[in-house]
Amino acid sequence: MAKTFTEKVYEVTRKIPKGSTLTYKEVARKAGNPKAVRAVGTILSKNFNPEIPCHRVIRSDGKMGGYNRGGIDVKMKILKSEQNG
DNA sequence: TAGTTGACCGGAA
DNA sequence: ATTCCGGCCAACT
Repeated sequence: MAKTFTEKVYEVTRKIPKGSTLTYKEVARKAGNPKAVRAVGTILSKNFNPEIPCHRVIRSDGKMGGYNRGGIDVKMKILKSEQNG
Protein backbone atom coordinates (compact mmCIF):
# COMPACT_ATOMS: atom_id res chain seq x y z
CA MET A 1 0.00 0.00 0.00
CA ALA A 2 2.64 2.50 1.02
CA LYS A 3 0.27 5.44 1.14
CA THR A 4 1.95 8.73 1.58
CA PHE A 5 1.90 10.50 4.90
CA THR A 6 -0.30 13.20 3.41
CA GLU A 7 -2.92 10.66 2.31
CA LYS A 8 -3.00 9.08 5.75
CA VAL A 9 -3.39 12.45 7.40
CA TYR A 10 -6.40 13.17 5.23
CA GLU A 11 -7.98 9.80 6.04
CA VAL A 12 -7.39 10.05 9.77
CA THR A 13 -8.77 13.57 9.86
CA ARG A 14 -11.75 12.49 7.79
CA LYS A 15 -12.48 9.63 10.21
CA ILE A 16 -12.70 11.84 13.26
CA PRO A 17 -16.16 11.25 14.81
CA LYS A 18 -18.48 14.19 15.24
CA GLY A 19 -18.28 15.88 18.60
CA SER A 20 -14.73 14.62 19.06
CA THR A 21 -11.41 16.33 18.58
CA LEU A 22 -7.90 15.07 17.91
CA THR A 23 -4.61 16.81 18.49
CA TYR A 24 -2.09 17.29 15.70
CA LYS A 25 0.16 14.88 17.54
CA GLU A 26 -2.54 12.20 17.61
CA VAL A 27 -3.23 12.65 13.92
CA ALA A 28 0.46 12.46 13.13
CA ARG A 29 0.69 9.33 15.30
CA LYS A 30 -2.20 7.61 13.53
CA ALA A 31 -0.82 8.73 10.20
CA GLY A 32 2.38 6.85 10.98
CA ASN A 33 4.74 9.69 11.89
CA PRO A 34 4.27 10.87 15.47
CA LYS A 35 7.07 13.36 14.90
CA ALA A 36 5.58 14.92 11.82
CA VAL A 37 3.19 17.16 13.71
CA ARG A 38 4.66 20.14 11.85
CA ALA A 39 3.90 18.44 8.57
CA VAL A 40 0.31 17.75 9.65
CA GLY A 41 -0.17 21.47 10.15
CA THR A 42 1.36 22.19 6.75
CA ILE A 43 -0.78 19.53 5.07
CA LEU A 44 -4.08 20.52 6.67
CA SER A 45 -3.33 24.17 6.01
CA LYS A 46 -3.19 23.33 2.29
CA ASN A 47 -6.29 21.20 2.52
CA PHE A 48 -9.38 22.96 1.17
CA ASN A 49 -11.57 19.86 1.06
CA PRO A 50 -14.94 20.23 2.89
CA GLU A 51 -15.05 16.42 3.28
CA ILE A 52 -12.20 16.73 5.75
CA PRO A 53 -13.26 18.15 9.14
CA CYS A 54 -9.92 19.78 9.77
CA HIS A 55 -11.68 21.89 12.39
CA ARG A 56 -11.73 18.81 14.68
CA VAL A 57 -7.96 18.94 14.83
CA ILE A 58 -6.59 21.14 17.58
CA ARG A 59 -3.32 21.71 19.39
CA SER A 60 -2.15 19.57 22.29
CA ASP A 61 -2.74 22.53 24.59
CA GLY A 62 -6.45 22.31 23.90
CA LYS A 63 -6.23 25.54 21.93
CA MET A 64 -6.58 25.85 18.18
CA GLY A 65 -4.10 26.35 15.44
CA GLY A 66 -5.90 27.94 12.54
CA TYR A 67 -8.56 27.42 9.94
CA ASN A 68 -8.50 27.85 6.17
CA ARG A 69 -12.29 27.96 5.89
CA GLY A 70 -13.28 30.95 7.98
CA GLY A 71 -10.80 31.43 10.80
CA ILE A 72 -10.35 30.58 14.46
CA ASP A 73 -13.67 32.21 15.26
CA VAL A 74 -15.58 29.86 12.95
CA LYS A 75 -13.57 26.83 14.04
CA MET A 76 -14.43 27.44 17.67
CA LYS A 77 -18.10 27.89 16.89
CA ILE A 78 -18.22 24.68 14.86
CA LEU A 79 -16.65 22.66 17.66
CA LYS A 80 -19.02 24.09 20.26
CA SER A 81 -21.93 23.44 17.92
CA GLU A 82 -20.89 19.81 17.43
CA GLN A 83 -20.16 19.16 21.08
CA ASN A 84 -23.05 20.88 22.80
CA GLY A 85 -25.56 21.30 20.05
C1' DT B 1 18.99 20.28 -5.43
C1' DA B 2 19.11 23.39 -1.65
C1' DG B 3 16.95 26.70 1.39
C1' DT B 4 12.88 28.71 3.70
C1' DT B 5 8.35 28.35 5.72
C1' DG B 6 4.53 26.79 8.91
C1' DA B 7 -2.72 25.41 11.44
C1' DC B 8 3.34 22.01 16.16
C1' DC B 9 5.53 20.01 20.63
C1' DG B 10 8.24 19.89 24.66
C1' DG B 11 11.42 21.87 27.70
C1' DA B 12 13.66 25.91 29.91
C1' DA B 13 13.89 30.80 31.77
C1' DA C 1 1.21 32.06 33.17
C1' DT C 2 4.11 33.86 29.24
C1' DT C 3 8.14 33.95 26.27
C1' DC C 4 12.12 31.80 23.90
C1' DC C 5 14.70 27.90 21.73
C1' DG C 6 15.69 23.44 19.29
C1' DG C 7 13.78 19.57 16.72
C1' DC C 8 11.07 17.19 13.36
C1' DC C 9 8.48 16.72 8.78
C1' DA C 10 6.14 18.00 4.28
C1' DA C 11 5.22 21.74 1.01
C1' DC C 12 6.78 25.71 -1.40
C1' DT C 13 10.22 28.81 -3.85
